[in-house]
Amino acid sequence: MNYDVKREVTDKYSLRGRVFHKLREDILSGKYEENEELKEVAIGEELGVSRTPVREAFRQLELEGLIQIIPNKGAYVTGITEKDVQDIYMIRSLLEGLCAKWATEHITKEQLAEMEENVYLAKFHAENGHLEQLAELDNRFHDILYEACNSKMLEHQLKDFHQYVLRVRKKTLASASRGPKSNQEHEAILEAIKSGDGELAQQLANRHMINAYENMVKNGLHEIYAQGRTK
Amino acid sequence: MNYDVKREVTDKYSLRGRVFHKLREDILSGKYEENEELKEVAIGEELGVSRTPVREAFRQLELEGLIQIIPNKGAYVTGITEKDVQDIYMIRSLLEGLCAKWATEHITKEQLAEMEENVYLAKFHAENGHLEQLAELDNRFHDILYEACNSKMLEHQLKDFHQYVLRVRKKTLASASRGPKSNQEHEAILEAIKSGDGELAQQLANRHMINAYENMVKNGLHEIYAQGRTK
DNA sequence: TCCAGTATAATTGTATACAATCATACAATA
DNA sequence: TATTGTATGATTGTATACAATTATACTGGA
Repeated sequence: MNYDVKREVTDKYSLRGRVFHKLREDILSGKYEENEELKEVAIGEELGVSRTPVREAFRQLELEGLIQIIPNKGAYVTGITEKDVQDIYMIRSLLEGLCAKWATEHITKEQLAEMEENVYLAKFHAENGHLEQLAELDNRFHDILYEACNSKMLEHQLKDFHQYVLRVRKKTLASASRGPKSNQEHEAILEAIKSGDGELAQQLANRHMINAYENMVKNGLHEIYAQGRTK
Repeated sequence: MNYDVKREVTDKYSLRGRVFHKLREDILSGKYEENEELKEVAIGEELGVSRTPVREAFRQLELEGLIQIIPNKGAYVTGITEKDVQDIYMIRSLLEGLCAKWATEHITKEQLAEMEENVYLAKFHAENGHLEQLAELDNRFHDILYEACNSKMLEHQLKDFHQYVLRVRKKTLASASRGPKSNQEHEAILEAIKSGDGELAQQLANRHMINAYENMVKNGLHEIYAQGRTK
């Protein structure tokens, strides 16, 4: 029996869960700036709850890496440095490769079908410059891949990393012209999986991540961070 | 300024910190069995604290993967399946490789010195069958490697995984005769790092993990889990 | 005997009160 | 002026009371 599903639902209806999800969204969306201090009472009042669920949500956010708690002092929004982003992409590159290889062996018909639809639809949005939808499909493509690898461990790791760089990625993908190129790479990975060539899928997924990172750098990752640091 | 150090210290003197460390130790040492339910009041009374710090410690342990919390129900010691262990070792294999490669570029003189001492001392304990000390040195060797890679992200990931399989590893390393072999592999990795050959270090560390896993399987990982499942 | 329903107990979820710690402002001293 | 000490306020840490939920035992009926 899988409690995760129930958990996810219940979380949204428990106060701690609501606080957790709200804060997470706010942090990822950039509502709170880096190193900003989150005060328990302030957050509590804003969401209409007491400090207890807020504190517990803080502990969760801390281990998710979104905030850092300093004892007797406060909770601060975690800053991701330029090097952190680079490291994450290098790590993700390896893990996405492994994920693609495993997915080749374990992907279901339904997952394959959704991937094909994903790539097909993305082609349309790419041609018409619908960046928003493109980003959405890109996220979904990788999520399918994570689920298809048949490893809770790897899936969990990759989802964590994926979320971790969401803040950065959100800013760059929309401003970049990488959409079409990225989708072509997705298609190639899909083809490799369909043909049952795990090694190729691994290499392609590997390269896909590195390309994504290099594109990000080219499009001004540095500037974003320089900007963030000035304040 | 690095707050981590202060944090670590303060944690031990705050109630939540004490609870957290104690529970973690107890879970890893096997005091609590898999799927055992941890009750807030019971833990609290045992440690002489109220439920509040216990609950917060629970949230931390949950995201560390040591327990699973089901809303309105309880906290349960996480079970690691045989496949989980296998997946973790495959993932670790890749990451330890990357870590060794990066360490080649960033390791300090002090870290190198400690590694040399580690390997030298381990040789002595291996010859005399001191399995306890050998396990300790093995842990330390990898910790140095993690620190030497100069990536907080990778270090954090590897330490998490390392701890995750500690429960399993503790049971197998002591009963296995892998100690000497493992130390030889450490020495080879160290030599590669010293000679500045990052690629080689990566391959060796990679292989080192796979060997560790294969040895574990050979020495009855299956039996341990079969045993664990019967109850 | 078996099952459904209900009452009771046990457990987790949340709010609040109080204690401990930390930050700040200000005054006293050199 | 600079610095140290102290008082005050703000913030986090913990304990406890109460609410909500879940598990268990028991009863009544078929």
